[in-house]
Amino acid sequence: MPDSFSPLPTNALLRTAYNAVSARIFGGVKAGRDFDDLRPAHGNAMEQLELEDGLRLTEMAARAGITVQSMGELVDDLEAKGYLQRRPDPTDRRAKRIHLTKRGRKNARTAKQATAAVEDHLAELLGQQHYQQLRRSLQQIITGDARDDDQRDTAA
Amino acid sequence: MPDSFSPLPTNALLRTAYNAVSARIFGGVKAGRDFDDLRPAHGNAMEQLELEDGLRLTEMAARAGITVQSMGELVDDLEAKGYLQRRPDPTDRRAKRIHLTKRGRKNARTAKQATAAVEDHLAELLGQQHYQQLRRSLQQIITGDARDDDQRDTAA
DNA sequence: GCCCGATTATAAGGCTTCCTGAGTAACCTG
DNA sequence: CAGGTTACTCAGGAAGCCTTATAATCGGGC
Repeated sequence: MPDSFSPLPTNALLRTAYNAVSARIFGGVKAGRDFDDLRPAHGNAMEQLELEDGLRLTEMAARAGITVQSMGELVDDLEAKGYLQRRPDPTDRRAKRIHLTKRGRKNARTAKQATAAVEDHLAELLGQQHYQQLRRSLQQIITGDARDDDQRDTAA
Repeated sequence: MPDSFSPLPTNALLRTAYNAVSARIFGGVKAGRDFDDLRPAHGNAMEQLELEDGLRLTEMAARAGITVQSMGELVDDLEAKGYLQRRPDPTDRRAKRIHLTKRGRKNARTAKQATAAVEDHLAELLGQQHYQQLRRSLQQIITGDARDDDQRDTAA
């Protein structure tokens, strides 16, 4: 591992950190062997429904930032595996609402716990203050905004 | 974009931030239209050679954290496009050393500049202090280590 | 000097995750 | 009801990685 080498671009740090954190969460979910048939991408779909059950495909895709078709595949798969179920939307016959099954809810709970555990781990690893700062900085990078909690006038 | 929704897990923040930063770097590299035929993954290979020319495939794969075969594909592609060149290793007839061509060196310079520009951008966006802290935190997450710059004797 | 396991690279094929393009049914507005 | 929009599905493909298998070479032990 060439660490001494040259400072890795922040880019690379972000990716590696993401991989590390993801692997930890994913590992946590699969630890019980109950959800061996899930792959990381499925989380994209499950995450949505953890927060709000009965979403539509379009909505889920939009939230996850992937195409409707891609989300459709994930949902196909998860439906086949018994994690969720498509049900017709009573108010719009074009649409289907996607609901967690019993197994899906169980998984959602597990995932939520795993995620929470990792957040705790991070907070402990970095310390509360740095943990919160990390989250703020990431958000700033994402929005591209100088979000000015306290500093505003550094830009030329 | 459901941002108001519920605090996104740090996980998701890392991924999105990574995508944002990558896109920015990648966009910078392609801005001149000179390197239209490169895709993000190619960076995995080019990055290595920017730092050290004449590496072996095995070495590059190990550094990038991907398999030799995957790296082989990238190198195939980059060689076909004239960015680099395989040359026999004089000291080991099994091995080949991978060298940047003129075009490759030009691209490497551009990439380096683009990366540096993005680092500057981040430092400005976040402020020097938060930028540095972000990098430290990410490194800590990667190593999984409580790297304690200031506190050292917590371990039993 | 020769054999055998380890190393270097390549070939062939597969899987995952995402995409674009095209189609059908249902909705909504005028 | 006509015409455009929206929700989903089907078909096909590309990127990026993987595993397995093969061939050449290396290097240490006998």
